[in-house]
Amino acid sequence: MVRTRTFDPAQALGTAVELFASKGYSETSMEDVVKATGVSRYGLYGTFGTKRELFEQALEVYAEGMGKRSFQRLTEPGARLEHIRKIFEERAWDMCCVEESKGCLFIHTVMELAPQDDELREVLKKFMTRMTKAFAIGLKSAVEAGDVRADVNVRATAETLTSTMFGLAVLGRTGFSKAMLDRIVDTTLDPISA
Amino acid sequence: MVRTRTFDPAQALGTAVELFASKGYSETSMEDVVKATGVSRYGLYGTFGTKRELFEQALEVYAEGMGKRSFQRLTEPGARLEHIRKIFEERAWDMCCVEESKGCLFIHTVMELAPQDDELREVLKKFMTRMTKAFAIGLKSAVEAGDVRADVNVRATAETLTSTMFGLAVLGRTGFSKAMLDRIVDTTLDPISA
DNA sequence: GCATAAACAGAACGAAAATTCTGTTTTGCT
DNA sequence: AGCAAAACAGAATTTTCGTTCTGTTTATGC
Repeated sequence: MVRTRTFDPAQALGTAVELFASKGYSETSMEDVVKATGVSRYGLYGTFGTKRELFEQALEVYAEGMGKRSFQRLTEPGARLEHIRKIFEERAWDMCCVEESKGCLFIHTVMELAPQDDELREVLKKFMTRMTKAFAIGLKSAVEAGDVRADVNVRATAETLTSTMFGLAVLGRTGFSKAMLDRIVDTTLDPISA
Repeated sequence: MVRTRTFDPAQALGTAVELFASKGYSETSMEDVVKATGVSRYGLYGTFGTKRELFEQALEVYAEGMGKRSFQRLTEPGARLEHIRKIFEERAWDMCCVEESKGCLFIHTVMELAPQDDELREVLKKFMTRMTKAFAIGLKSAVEAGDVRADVNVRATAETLTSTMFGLAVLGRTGFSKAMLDRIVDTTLDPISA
């Protein structure tokens, strides 16, 4: 190696994640990525491959970050209803109040690419299943802690919570108020709380 | 007028609606529309204007059709919980089992175009608000009929139902089973039923 | 039946964007 | 210091797609 890279791949990928999450695959051009990251086409293609490959890596990072930030706590011992609620409060915030972003990369991907792309659809399915599993584990803990009614159908409720994550994202991007999203969160969680 | 049109504009527009609902704006090319409708570029541009204008008309037709097919009954006297449930059952079916479609034009539009396009976002907001209003009216009728618990927060519940409509669409397009979507519908409606 | 204006089919044009290429710059190693 | 390989910036290429243009066909009114 002779000349050293002048950018941090992880940081550039992070910027790409933001772009894709905000605008989706098609609406984000490589030119956009070049501008936003400050990395040259050469660096981008050399480091990440094609746009499609860059996107796949971005999706992975996005899912990873979401898992770490929001869902990890649910799978650890002693998870409570408040941890579930916190996920939705953050989600409502992200989808409503964060200017120049408020997008869900899962939804973008599923709408743009999933039908034509079996592999990508399976990846998304895996991520969403993981999300649902985390909700289920968290719900179980919360039942044991006495936060959540013991008679809830854990599996079906976890699936419903996953569905709500996407509903919030769509409504937030449409421009509905945080207050409305908060009401939805309450209406979703109230019936299951003990 | 000398030579007569050889296609039915309403029918062509209907086909365009299906295309856009399935693949969204960007992923649907005018070439696709030409092929699917059998109408020439000349006819398309002459009748509907630009792609963007065609899309706006398609969105209008889509919303109109959805209102007529699903939501009209809710706003008429004597609406019951079963009418609400029927909307979700049809939604689950549409988003799961209809090959070569299973897309929601609202979600496509909101993800692709809403952030950059204030006018379109307001149109979407109007449609979704109308949807929520229909749910609210239906819920009120159902409360009076004794189908729905009298202590539900009608407004917040209507908003939650709207959110669920989108959640189902996202999960259906990801490839999850009809059984799962049905469980979500049940989990959403059971707590409000009297 | 014929002239004509409108509809048609598809070629042509222009713009946007993904990808590659080219000439230049940089930096680790000798 | 100087060489070489890698990174860089941006021009060039290719493809795709929206839109327009052109020559052809067709149906209506006289």
